[in-house]
Amino acid sequence: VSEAKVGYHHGDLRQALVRAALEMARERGAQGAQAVVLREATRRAGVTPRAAYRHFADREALLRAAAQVALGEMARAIENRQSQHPAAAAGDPAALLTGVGLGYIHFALDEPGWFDVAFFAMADMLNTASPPARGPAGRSPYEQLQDVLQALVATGLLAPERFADAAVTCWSGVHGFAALTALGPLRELPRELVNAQAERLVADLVDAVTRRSTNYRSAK
Amino acid sequence: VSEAKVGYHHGDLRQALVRAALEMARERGAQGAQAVVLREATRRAGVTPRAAYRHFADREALLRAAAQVALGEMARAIENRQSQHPAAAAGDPAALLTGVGLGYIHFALDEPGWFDVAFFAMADMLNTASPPARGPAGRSPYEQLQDVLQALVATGLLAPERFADAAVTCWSGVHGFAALTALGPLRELPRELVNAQAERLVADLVDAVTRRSTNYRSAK
DNA sequence: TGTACATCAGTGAACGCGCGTTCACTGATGTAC
DNA sequence: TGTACATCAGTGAACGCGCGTTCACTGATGTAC
Repeated sequence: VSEAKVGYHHGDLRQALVRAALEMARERGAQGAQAVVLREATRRAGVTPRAAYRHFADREALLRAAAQVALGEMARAIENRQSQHPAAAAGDPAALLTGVGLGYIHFALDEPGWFDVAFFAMADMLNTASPPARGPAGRSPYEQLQDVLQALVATGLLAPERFADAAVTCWSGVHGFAALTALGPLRELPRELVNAQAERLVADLVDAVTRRSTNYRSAK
Repeated sequence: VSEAKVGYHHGDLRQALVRAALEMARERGAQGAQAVVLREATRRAGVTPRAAYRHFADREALLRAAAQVALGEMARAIENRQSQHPAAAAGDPAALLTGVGLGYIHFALDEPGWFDVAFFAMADMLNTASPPARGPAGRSPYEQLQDVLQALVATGLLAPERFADAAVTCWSGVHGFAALTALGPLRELPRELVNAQAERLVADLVDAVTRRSTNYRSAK
């Protein structure tokens, strides 16, 4: 029960519905995207179910709108983490990559429902020339990853031909860890343990990406 | 519509329901565990909805039973892949680890619905002293991973104190890749490309686990 | 070998639920003259 | 400045659906004597 409309006209019902959807996803984190229920969103907005169809073609359209907002929040979380780490803030590419990974993971741990919902927007994030969901700095999470990998290439820590593989390895690693610990079989593990393992996992990934590349460069 | 009962008594309704649940998950792979519908399982078994409650407390109990079978199938897929690779069959630990990773990933790609369902049994697989879902060789997927990591320790390729980290890194990596490509935003990628990237990802993981350890051993 | 009877595995019908979606509509808003 | 009217955003009631789950029951099975 977030907000009720004032008069007959709501003002910005569309945004109110998206906000209600995110509320539901957050509250019922373990349920993930299933928690987003169109009728309940209208209830929370203080409006008739039918009213939602003035702004969204169907339930899926509402879910996708919420997913884009959630993905933008993830981008913001990544930026925050990067700016909090001195070396990353100073522009060190390895530290920036660590920030992307830990930002991704901790967003999932802090907001498992949003993480699951954001998953729906990741497909759009990829192929389009202009992904719709970005953070304050105007970059989507995938662009943030690409940016830091690009920086690693520029500083010679990553071989250019390893760029695509590095992106897959990093994304897979942090996504898998996030899925296992935030929503999956490891979700009951004590948070401290998970935090420590997250640090080591990301360190492993950074090492794998940079060191392998060094070998490549010295061997060829 | 798999099998109809013969007479009044079914014979083995419990197993028939589990089989029907797995059928549904397989057919509607993208829907994952949601595809498992109790009423429909009874319909497929040629039986009244009420009959299911003679064998399962509720829908979740049916789902969990199906999940254990699916997890056992994953263990079998991993064994198959290991036995097909000469070096792995010969007992080479690194090749065995590659087999675990690629077996995990390809099970997800081949049977996305079962993969999603099996996820529910992974929690049981972990903590219990005797996980209920195993493959023909009597090992659960997680035990298979532990076995090969143990072999790596035995041959000196993995430092003992890195055992737990290695397990997390490997599981996260393959699980994330599987989730992204089998059910997630990368699910539309051409299968050939995915296969090639899977090979490289798993190679990266094996390297990360073994090489890091070598450094540890030589540096300390 | 035959019958009585307890046990077990299913029947058949119904329940309440909440969902997504559609109907023809009405109240509020703002623009044209 | 005031009124007519088109436009837009919502109403209110209803639909069909399929779900999980529960009721008191009945048909088949197998064991005891």
